[in-house]
Amino acid sequence: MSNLNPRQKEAVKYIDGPLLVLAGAGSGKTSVITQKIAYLIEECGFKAHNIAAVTFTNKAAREMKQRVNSLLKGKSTRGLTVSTFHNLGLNLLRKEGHRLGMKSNFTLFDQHDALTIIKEQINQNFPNLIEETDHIQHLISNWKNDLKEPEDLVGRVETDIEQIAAQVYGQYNRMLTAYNAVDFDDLIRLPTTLFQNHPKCLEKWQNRIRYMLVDEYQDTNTSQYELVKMLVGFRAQFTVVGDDDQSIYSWRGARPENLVQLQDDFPSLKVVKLEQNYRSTSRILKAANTVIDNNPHVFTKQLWSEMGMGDPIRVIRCASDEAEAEKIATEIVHQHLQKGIPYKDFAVLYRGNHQSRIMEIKLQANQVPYRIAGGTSFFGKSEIKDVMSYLRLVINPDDDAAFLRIINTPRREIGPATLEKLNDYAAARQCSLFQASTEMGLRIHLTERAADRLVQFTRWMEDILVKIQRSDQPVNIIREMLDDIDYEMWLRQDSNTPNAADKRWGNVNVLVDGLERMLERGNEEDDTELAIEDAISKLVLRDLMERQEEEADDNAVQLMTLHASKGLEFPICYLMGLEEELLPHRNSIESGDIEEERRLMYVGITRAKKKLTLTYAAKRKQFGEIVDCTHSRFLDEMPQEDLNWEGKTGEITQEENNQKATNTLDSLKALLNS
DNA sequence: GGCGATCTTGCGGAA
DNA sequence: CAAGATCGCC
Repeated sequence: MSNLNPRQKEAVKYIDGPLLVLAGAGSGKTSVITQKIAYLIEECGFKAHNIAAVTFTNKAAREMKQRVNSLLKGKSTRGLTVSTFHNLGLNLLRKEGHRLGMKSNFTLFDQHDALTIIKEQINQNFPNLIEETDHIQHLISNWKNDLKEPEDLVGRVETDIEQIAAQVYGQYNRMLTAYNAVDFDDLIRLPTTLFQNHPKCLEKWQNRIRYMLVDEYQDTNTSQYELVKMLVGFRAQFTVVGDDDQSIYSWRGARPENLVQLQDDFPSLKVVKLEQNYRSTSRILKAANTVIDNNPHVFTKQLWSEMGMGDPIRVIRCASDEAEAEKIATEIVHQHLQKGIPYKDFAVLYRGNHQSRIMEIKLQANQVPYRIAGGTSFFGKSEIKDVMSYLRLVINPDDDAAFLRIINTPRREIGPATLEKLNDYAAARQCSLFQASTEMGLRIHLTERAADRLVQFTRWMEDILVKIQRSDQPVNIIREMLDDIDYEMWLRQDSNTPNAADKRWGNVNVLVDGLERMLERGNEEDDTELAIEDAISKLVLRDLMERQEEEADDNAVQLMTLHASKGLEFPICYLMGLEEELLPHRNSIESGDIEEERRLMYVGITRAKKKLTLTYAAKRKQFGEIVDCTHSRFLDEMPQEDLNWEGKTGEITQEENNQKATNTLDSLKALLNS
């Protein structure tokens, strides 16, 4: 603990009651949490299995686990729980879900699956509102996060659309139950319901978890806070760490007010502030402080550091989005070649996932290794979605979303007309599509050909199911299954080039190999064998793939969204696309909610240790059209004496001339096309 | 009734 | 620029 400052030590040593640590960016909060876990075990007589630390991302959980292990080298950390909220919820439901009448092999729907069944629901009952599907899904998610049940809402909501959404909500939950599935929000919501209805069960878990630590507390939503409150119980032995200036998840229900709420709920709450920053230069911190000063504050704090003044912050105007990516890529190459700075010291941060594409192209062109962290890119790939659906069907044949995705992939000549009839039949019989496919009564509604093809599929699938249960090498059966359907062949036919096909088949193998390794490793928390359904659920939670990335540990430039960058740090940081409508995002400008965007800017700035470069483009291609952009207001909010603007004076550069030429060409083409 | 080609629509962030 | 919707063809 010798490397901690007095405030940090205080936070580690205080175990007499509830503690809130207000930790500014880079103030060593992870050190505090990990040291505290070590302290609890070594000095306070806590058993590792009586401690639980909860974070929001798999990455944070993994890092925390690693650091605790190295602090306690030799000593056993067996049974120590370090996990994400969602993973914790998943484990709780697997173990205790039967008390809510859940089957233990339930599957986990991602938001796309959820959208599919909500859409179907709306299509049937409110076809004129099909445009509102996204909106309704969002409302339902928010209600779940607020622990509101459909019954609480009927007649108590304001607008017509909310009224309908409340109805859809009830039906949606019934459908999830029918499919033996839960969604992400349920992973938190259902454990709270469980504990409410089964106090004995709650008591058991309260006795198991004697001390609780929560990271990024400002990101908790109502259901997460409720779960924490239940688990800590009257003993209230816990530490939460948070920073209201880094609250960037209100759109998924996060309530930074939970920081204040804590004082009301636990009057004995002790508060410790960490304001010394160990990450960035003074200039970077000054910029961050100045920007965030434009937001109102409940808790005031002023970050400072002893890392020296550092270089001025550069602001670069680029002619276009392409020029911007090009500029960043070439700068990275030069710094790497001239100063020998390793690629992994660089990070490029952006507001939206779609911005990564252009950056990727430019990095590829310059042969710069890069890695896109987090994001949904891997799981968004169609081959991964397909295989995931096969996997889900294997553990739970009633998973209609998975069924629909792969019933005709690869081609089985089962099309929309057949599926519609199948769906009608299943709805009437109140059973899953898979179940319906096996029933004789279905045959009178279908042509013989179609019925046979469905039966052939279910027979085949049931065969796989049996084999999986019997085998002690389930992954081999999975490989056999993919072989049966000639999935590799299908990918080759479906891909444009052999090269792309290789890559896609490679992705599939990464997934399957990962699953295999995960099963071999078993459950790290309690050393029990990991069931295949757990492993597959954890795949949906992205846990496994990120682990895989971590193990690669290559020397690559880091690309990620600002959201994904929270909690990380990089010596040299580029923030790109600093334009009005992008950051702050258009939707936030329209809704007048600029403060969260400002916090996002704050998070971005405070990722940088030594050098910070901010770029924006004068013109940007959007929806295939080139639009003019103005630089972000947040750039004007920064301390101008610490900024170096490049290319702000609007002389037309060579690049812009080129851009103009292509513009004219584009409009000519457009004219010709019309 | 299913398939493949063509048109069209629409980018926020994540477990 | 990709996924989804639509359309004509087999």
